[in-house]
Amino acid sequence: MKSEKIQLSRGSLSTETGVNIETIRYYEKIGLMPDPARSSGGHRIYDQSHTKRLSFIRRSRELGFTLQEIRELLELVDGGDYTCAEVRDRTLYHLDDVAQKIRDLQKMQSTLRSMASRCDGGLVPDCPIVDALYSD
Amino acid sequence: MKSEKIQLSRGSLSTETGVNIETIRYYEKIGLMPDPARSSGGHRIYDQSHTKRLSFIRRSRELGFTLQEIRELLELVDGGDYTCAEVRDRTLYHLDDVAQKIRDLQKMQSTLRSMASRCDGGLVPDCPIVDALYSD
DNA sequence: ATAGACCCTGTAGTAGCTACAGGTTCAAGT
DNA sequence: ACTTGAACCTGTAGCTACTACAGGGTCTAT
Repeated sequence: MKSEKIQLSRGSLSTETGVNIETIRYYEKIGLMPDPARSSGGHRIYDQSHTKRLSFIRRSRELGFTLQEIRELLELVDGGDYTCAEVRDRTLYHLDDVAQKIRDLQKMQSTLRSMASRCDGGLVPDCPIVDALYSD
Repeated sequence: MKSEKIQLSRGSLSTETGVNIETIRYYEKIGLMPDPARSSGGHRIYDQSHTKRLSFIRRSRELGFTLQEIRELLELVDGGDYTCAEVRDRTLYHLDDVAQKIRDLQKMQSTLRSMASRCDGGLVPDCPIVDALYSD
């Protein structure tokens, strides 16, 4: 029996990941996605590993990471020859960033929740959302 | 005694908020920040309300919200004449988005944590971070 | 009053996509 | 095998969200 590898066109990869079809080509061009296999006629052929990687990039972008930051995270995967200490430093740095993002989103969440619940009373609430992410 | 209103130049506002000085002008141009008061010589004069609003915009951008989404959140503040039901709908919509962002960041966090802890053992870990934000 | 830091405007450049044009390949149906 | 239309190819131009620069005016501390 032969192994059944899933093969995807660029269009299918776009549909599966929700990433615009042209953006896939862009990520390839800037080296964020690897050069894929090609059919005899030159069409790109993707597999499950591309789906995972591209989904990660997409969601990371939606979480406010820059392409440079995503590149750094992916380098931890791609096995650049870092020492353990380097991997650890990079990882801890990104952990701080992630933790701060979570805290800020939780602040925003609690503000939005209180707006929604006050609105249940039938009154348009006096909205303090700009205070959510502000503290000195 | 006179009321001591804090007055800020564009440069000071930039320093206080961490937003690039030119970006402030850009946000004013596209209507995300209000037209500020001006000195007799034409210099912009900001106060604490601008600091708060701009900090909110900055942090929201870092959390992956588009300017359009931020505009919508700010409209909840700026008292567009929405009905309570409209405010509620918009608020709940944004709450869903925020909750999903928090979930994804927590997944990323736990992946990064496990990488860091495995690294404590002195080995460069086999890094599964792309799996963090991937599930089907 | 003056020097230098800071601000003004308009405009051009960058990052990160997104769309389009003009042509080729693929695959489903005959 | 042949057709035909959807999907793919490349290069390039346009868009969002900034960021930098040039040439000039304003502010403030001496």
